[in-house]
Amino acid sequence: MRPRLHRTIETPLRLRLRPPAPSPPEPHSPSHSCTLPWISPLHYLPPSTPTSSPPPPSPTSPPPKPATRHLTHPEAARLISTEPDPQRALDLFNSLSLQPGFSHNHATLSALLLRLAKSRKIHAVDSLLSLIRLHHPCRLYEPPFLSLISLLASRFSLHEKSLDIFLSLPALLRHKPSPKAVSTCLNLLVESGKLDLVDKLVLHVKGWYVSGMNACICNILIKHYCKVGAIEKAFELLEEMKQSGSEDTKPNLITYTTLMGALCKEGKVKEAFQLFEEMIERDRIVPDQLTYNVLTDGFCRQGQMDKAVAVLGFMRSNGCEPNKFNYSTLINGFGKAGKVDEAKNMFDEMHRAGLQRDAVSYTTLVGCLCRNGKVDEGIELVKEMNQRGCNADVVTYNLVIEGLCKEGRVVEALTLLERLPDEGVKLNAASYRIVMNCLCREDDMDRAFGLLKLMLRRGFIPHFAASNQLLVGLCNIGRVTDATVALYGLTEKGFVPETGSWDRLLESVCRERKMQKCFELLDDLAVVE
DNA sequence: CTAGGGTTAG
Repeated sequence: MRPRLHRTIETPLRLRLRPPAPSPPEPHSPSHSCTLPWISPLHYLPPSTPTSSPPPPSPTSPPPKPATRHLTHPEAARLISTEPDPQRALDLFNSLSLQPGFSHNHATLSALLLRLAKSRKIHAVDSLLSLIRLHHPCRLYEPPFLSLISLLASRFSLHEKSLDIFLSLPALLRHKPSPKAVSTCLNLLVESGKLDLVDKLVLHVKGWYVSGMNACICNILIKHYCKVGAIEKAFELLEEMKQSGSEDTKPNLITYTTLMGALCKEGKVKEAFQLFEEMIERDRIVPDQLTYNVLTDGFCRQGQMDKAVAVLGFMRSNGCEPNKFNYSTLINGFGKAGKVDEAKNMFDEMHRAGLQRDAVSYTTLVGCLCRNGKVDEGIELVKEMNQRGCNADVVTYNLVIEGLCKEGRVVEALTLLERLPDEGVKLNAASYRIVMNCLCREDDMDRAFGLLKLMLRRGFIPHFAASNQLLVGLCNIGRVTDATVALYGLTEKGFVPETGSWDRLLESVCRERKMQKCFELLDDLAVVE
């Protein structure tokens, strides 16, 4: 009855299987030695998990039948890819093999691969690929594999197994992957910060493209080096690109913009500007709005607002009209510098320049107002943007909520949290955490506990530190029952308290002579550790 | 979802 602490266990993805299908059919045509053999679902069964009582396959029960006996390959492929259940897609694939004279080709194989990948049945995909390698002489094409890699990537991140699949491509395609395929894969790894896997891929890529990679691949690598703080390596690669004879390895605008951005983030605007000039004078590359924006942002970060504004004039005189990004960057810069009036001016100038002010530019100004003690003005602006059809979203409201908290208007912030979801605004964990952190900072445990209940009801949990603070804070004011309620609510969502919070909690419970409760807690502690 | 920019939280 009482809640228990437990850890979530990652269950491995695997194809869930129906009881075994009838045993492989008698080879109807032994001469078709090169067709893919019947894929028994058993291939995917982990060794130790046979279903306890599989209905004995009656010899008369046929495998699932396709709608017609003589499906063409495109029809079959369409059926496989539109089948909602991956297991049924596999069954269908298998039963197709039984059609007299039918052998799978690249279309049906690709369809099944993609169908399995869509359900993240990565091990099934892997097994199928091994089978293809072993038995299937037909040639496969790259585009399905590209989709495959993207499908296996969950939320833009790629794990090692998917990379291995990618690396096995040359064997299946009988040629090296296209630069586009490499870029897709590399970028997924770089974006998700899988450093070791990036290295692994790069090693292979160097073997594939001995003569040099194209600019796109290099640019992704440069981005990677910049991200991990190895700017020197990024510049080494720039040098290599400059020296390469091939036209499509030459550094381009993206190469320079990436490097300039990295320099600016390190506070080296001056060097970024030198690089900018070098790009124009040496390589005759014409900057665009984005390149200018990187520079503008660089100056803003250094608080050099005069120079940031100057960039705007400079680009205009070079025939490059500023866009909403350029203005938003400046508004943001003024906001960070505490120059509210200048930010407002920029916002108006943007309008005069004939540019639509979108939700982001509004939000930037809202943030500027809220961070500089003008929450009420910020709230007015939110009303205005909503009226103009640029609906304020979580980001906007989080800024308002943050502003309210900073001014000690937590109650209003709480009201927004309570009300906004009903008005169609999808709040996120940050929305609640901003307020929770504020309440913990102010040691307002009563409201913090109330907020916790709201959060848990809506499926959010506070930041780790705040959770611990809340538990200890409740103990400190003698609300031991609430503390245990909070603890159980939090642990149910996977939270494991700091040992310090445990100590404090146990101490309080013991002091209140609730020995039974105390034992229960100790029991849970034992489960965790 | 082949490469570069502006808003929030931790």
